[in-house]
Amino acid sequence: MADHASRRLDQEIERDGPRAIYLQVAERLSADIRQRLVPGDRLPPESELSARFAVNRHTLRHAIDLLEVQGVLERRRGLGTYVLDPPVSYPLHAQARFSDNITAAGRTGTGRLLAATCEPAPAEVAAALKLRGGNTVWRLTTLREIEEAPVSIIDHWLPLAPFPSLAAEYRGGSLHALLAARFGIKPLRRSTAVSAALPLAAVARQLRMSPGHPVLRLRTLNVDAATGSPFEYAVSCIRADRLELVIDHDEPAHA
Amino acid sequence: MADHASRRLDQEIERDGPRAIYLQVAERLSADIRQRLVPGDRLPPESELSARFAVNRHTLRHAIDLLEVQGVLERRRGLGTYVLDPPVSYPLHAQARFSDNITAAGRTGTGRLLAATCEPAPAEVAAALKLRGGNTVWRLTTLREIEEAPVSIIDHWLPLAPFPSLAAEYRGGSLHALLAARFGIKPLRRSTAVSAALPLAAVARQLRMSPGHPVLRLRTLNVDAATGSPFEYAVSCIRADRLELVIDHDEPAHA
DNA sequence: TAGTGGTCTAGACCACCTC
DNA sequence: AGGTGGTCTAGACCACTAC
Repeated sequence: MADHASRRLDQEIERDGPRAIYLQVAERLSADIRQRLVPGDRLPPESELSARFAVNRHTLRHAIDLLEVQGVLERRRGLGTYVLDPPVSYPLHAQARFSDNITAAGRTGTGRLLAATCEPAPAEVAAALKLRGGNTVWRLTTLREIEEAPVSIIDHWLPLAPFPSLAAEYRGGSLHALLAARFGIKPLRRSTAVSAALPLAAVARQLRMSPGHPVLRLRTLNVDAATGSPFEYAVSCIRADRLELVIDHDEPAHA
Repeated sequence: MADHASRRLDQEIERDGPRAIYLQVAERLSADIRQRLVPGDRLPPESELSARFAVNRHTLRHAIDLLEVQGVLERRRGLGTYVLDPPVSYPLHAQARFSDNITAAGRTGTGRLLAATCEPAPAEVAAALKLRGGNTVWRLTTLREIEEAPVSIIDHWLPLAPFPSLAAEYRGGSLHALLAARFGIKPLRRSTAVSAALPLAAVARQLRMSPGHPVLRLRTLNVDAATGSPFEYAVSCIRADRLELVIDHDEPAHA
């Protein structure tokens, strides 16, 4: 119920208080964004904001750093700082499929192939796929976007033998849909490990993230429902500010 | 296979290259830590490191910021900067229980009660627990540690009626074990939402994190296996640098 | 060219911990 | 008291985008 005058007082920054200035600025910015701005809006430039708060530009940048890591803002060099959409829910159950998830949320999702190569399987991949040492595997790198905004970049590792023509056939869209239609696979997510990680510089660039900001890192093992044998090991880097994972736990059959 | 001379060359920092100095410093520090240090070791002070790399202390700090967010290092004001343990795996299946998970990993885990109050249920809690409006619920705040290091802080929300004496009986340890022993509940994790978030200042302090660093935020709904009705809604803030979530997907019964 | 964010340096002072 | 990390300021220059 703050009137004009008292709200201004609330907004005063305490320079000798125990709370760091950049934290106070971050809170005020956060409140201002919630109250006055909508996703897509551009923030005033750093020079203007630092003048408005009467702090140094570095201090203001420190405050914006927090909101950027939090997924509230996105900086675009040369352009400005923009308010982001809230994260999209991403159900992570055994049959989860990216395209279906996004469509269900009423958004437009795309999957694009960035690279397809044959490489010797790294130890982690060989172990997960239960390969003998020295095996060569497919490595497909895909980029996924929601409404033009990149949300994840995924390395898919698949054994060569069952999918000899994979690179020739897959161009984009749902990889699992192709595997189902063309190779008769019934994909089933077996296990997922979630951690926070710093993306490689190249990955960060493709996700249009500032360097140094963490992503959710998912390591997923997919098996064929028919045979139970693993057919894909995937390492995903997900912008945690754009996607929220949702896990629905099914009670195991034996319980 | 780098000998002394060539390794030194590898380590040179390119001041006019396209890669930012702080990123190069972060990579060199990261490699040095992997090769020469073990968890618990202390890094040289910032003044010494900035001199060694011939960069400004602010630039060095920027590099350390990255490793801190990544969970490689932990800064302790007045003490120094220390190498952290790698994250502990935390299985997130329907029957997952913190204490069992940690014990299984060969670590010592503790749970401590920070606060127990009765509060009106926030909308999110009331909806999850399927309460009528205006209901008062238990709010238990617990802190969990592994080997003396705080890893998560959890707000547990429970309805009052089934657990009239809860606050009097629970002091620490496994909350779910108490609910099972004392109230006959068979806890079952129903759904979990995972997102990245910035912790409140108070939470960050209790987790001994630097302000501005993100945590994994889990919102969990637990039901009683016997009746299927929800008995607990929990909001966890987890140090993503200390715990890694692992999800084993059980095939649903109908598949 | 003008405006935006990104980086680096420099120096000062503070808060916290140990002794 | 001395050493550590934490914060703030100041000014400079660069990289990218749009026009």
